[in-house]
Amino acid sequence: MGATIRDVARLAGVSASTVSRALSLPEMVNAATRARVAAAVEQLGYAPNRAARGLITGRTGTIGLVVPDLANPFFAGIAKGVQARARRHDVAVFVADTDEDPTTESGLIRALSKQVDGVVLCSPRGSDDELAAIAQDTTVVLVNRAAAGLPGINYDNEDGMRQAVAHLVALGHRRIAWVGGPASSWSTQHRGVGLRNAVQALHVELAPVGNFAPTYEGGMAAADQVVATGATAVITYNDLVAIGLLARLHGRGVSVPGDLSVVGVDDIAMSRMARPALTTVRMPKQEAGLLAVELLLSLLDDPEAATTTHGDLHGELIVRDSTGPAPQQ
Amino acid sequence: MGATIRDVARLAGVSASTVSRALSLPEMVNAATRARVAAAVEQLGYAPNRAARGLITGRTGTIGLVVPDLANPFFAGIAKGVQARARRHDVAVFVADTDEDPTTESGLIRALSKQVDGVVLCSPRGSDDELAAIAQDTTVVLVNRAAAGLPGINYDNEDGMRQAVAHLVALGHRRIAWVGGPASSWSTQHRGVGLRNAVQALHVELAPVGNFAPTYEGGMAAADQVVATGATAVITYNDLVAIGLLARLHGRGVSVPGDLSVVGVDDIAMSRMARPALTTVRMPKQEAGLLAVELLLSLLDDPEAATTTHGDLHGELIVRDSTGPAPQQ
DNA sequence: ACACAAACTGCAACCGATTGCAGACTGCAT
DNA sequence: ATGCAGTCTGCAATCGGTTGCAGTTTGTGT
Repeated sequence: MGATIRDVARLAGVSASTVSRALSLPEMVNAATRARVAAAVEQLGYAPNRAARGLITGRTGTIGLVVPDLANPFFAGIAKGVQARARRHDVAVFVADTDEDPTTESGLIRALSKQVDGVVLCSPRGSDDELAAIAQDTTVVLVNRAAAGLPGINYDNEDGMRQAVAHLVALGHRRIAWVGGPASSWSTQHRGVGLRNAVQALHVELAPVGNFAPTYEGGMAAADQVVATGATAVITYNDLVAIGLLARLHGRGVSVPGDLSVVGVDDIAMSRMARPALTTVRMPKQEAGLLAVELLLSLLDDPEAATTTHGDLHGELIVRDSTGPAPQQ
Repeated sequence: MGATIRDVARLAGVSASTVSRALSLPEMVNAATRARVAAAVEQLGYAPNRAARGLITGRTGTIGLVVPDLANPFFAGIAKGVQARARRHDVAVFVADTDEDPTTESGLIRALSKQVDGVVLCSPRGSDDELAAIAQDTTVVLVNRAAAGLPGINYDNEDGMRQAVAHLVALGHRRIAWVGGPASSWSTQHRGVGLRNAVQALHVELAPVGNFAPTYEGGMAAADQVVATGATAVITYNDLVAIGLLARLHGRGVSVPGDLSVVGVDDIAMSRMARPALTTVRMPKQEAGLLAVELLLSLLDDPEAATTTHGDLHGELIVRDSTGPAPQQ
């Protein structure tokens, strides 16, 4: 298809080596020659073939990104962040969507890891052992998942939950329901821990209603159980669940926030469009992607000297219309 | 990082050529040899480096996907479809997000086109000429955009609009407002044409209110103008706009569908969660991605013999709660 | 005019694969 | 034993780049 370095060399009347140097080590070649090369490059619309370069240098200028579901706005946000930062570093991104399937996941990661310099793994479902095995083969950065010793970017789930609880307590709530996500999920566990710590510190009650799918339907399914707890406020695993909950509560004639306050986690675009607009703990998604890329590239540059192997991101409570004063008993 | 074909060859006690053949043309090598090679491959966890293969065969087994915004659920859906089908064909996918910026777009496409076999361009903003130029360099499949002679997958926008109008007319509406998307957008233009044809055929009135950003904010901005038209129903460029409209109408005390019926286009996940749940013309997103990959791969296989160069996707009206009988005057 | 260093540029090998061609080996008929 | 076909396997060239090393210019001092 495109022109090769030899085409450029011929047109500029120099050798391929000179073209290569003119492009990557400009100060090493005579200004006049450099100009001729530049003209030839321009005229042919030449761009080096990264794959070929990768064979020599061992760096392809390509990273991989593995996400459970691109259609999930949370992951889409992270993907966008990864994208943006990678582009700035002139690095291309392979994206793979595992469809939330752990089997697909490990296969995809293996296949991907052969053709990229490193991989960003978003909320991987695989076991710690599997992840460790992958990290043997290639450089890995985890996002939203901590696993023994592997570098990663994580959200401070405990603190986010603390903020949510503090907000509700300030509004007078004394009994707070908790709708968990998938039991196996790393962040469900951490959010649960954060909640227990927070309610204990603030001397209020926690009423967990179990584990639900991290979806709109999951929220719909949880609604009745939440009402049954008698809690005046509820915190859900994520915004999708909260929005499903809102819908079912509306159907049941439960007023939000009049009868029940609702807090989600993530702050996806949909949340401010919900009715009532959802109070939620915003988890910075693009930032996670940006940081993951920075971390990965620095590890790639010099695995030893990397100043840090972990990033920590803080959630921020966004107060909207789904929370209000606890109803008078 | 990973083992090379020579490592495998050494371990199996054969030459690199034999390993290569054992993997790609198994019947050509002796069963016993093949078994030794297979064992060595297994032991080393070897996977061929696609980039190197690409240099020889001219096929890297990689395609590119360019979308305006990954965080937009419409494009995320298409990306998922592309993903899924590509994986089935054992093809990797580079994804690039242009952030809706035409300048970024052309640069990205150029860079991408050097390292992939072909590119899927989603709703590209570039001019027909720019697209034609790109198609010179690499194999291109357009999605949601027709440009002179280039292969593509498109939605039948005219028919979708016809369905929407027919539904509203059946409900007794006689004056329908139309909130357009970006003026430069190909699909805005086609939807406009479809609408004009439909209202003419059904003898009702169309009240266009201009062009708006294809976002929640765009819908908020359009609301007052829609009300001012005196129409009893409105069709919006897409669901995001419709949902923004819904929010502002709610704020204005306009009842939907009591006072005004609202129809969107796309059917993103958010639409069934809106209040009221949004009636919309569902545009199959994953299918578009699937078809685009099939088309691209067939063009790559044999540019001449490709049985078809275009795919057509039909929208389907999903009736929910945002449309109802026209109010009695 | 001559020697010598500095600044460029080209040659050739290499990265990890694939593939046409030719050589090696096997088995079988003569 | 010899010839011959058929099956496997290895050699070597190739893809598009990069880079160590050596050769060619050029300019400067004497």
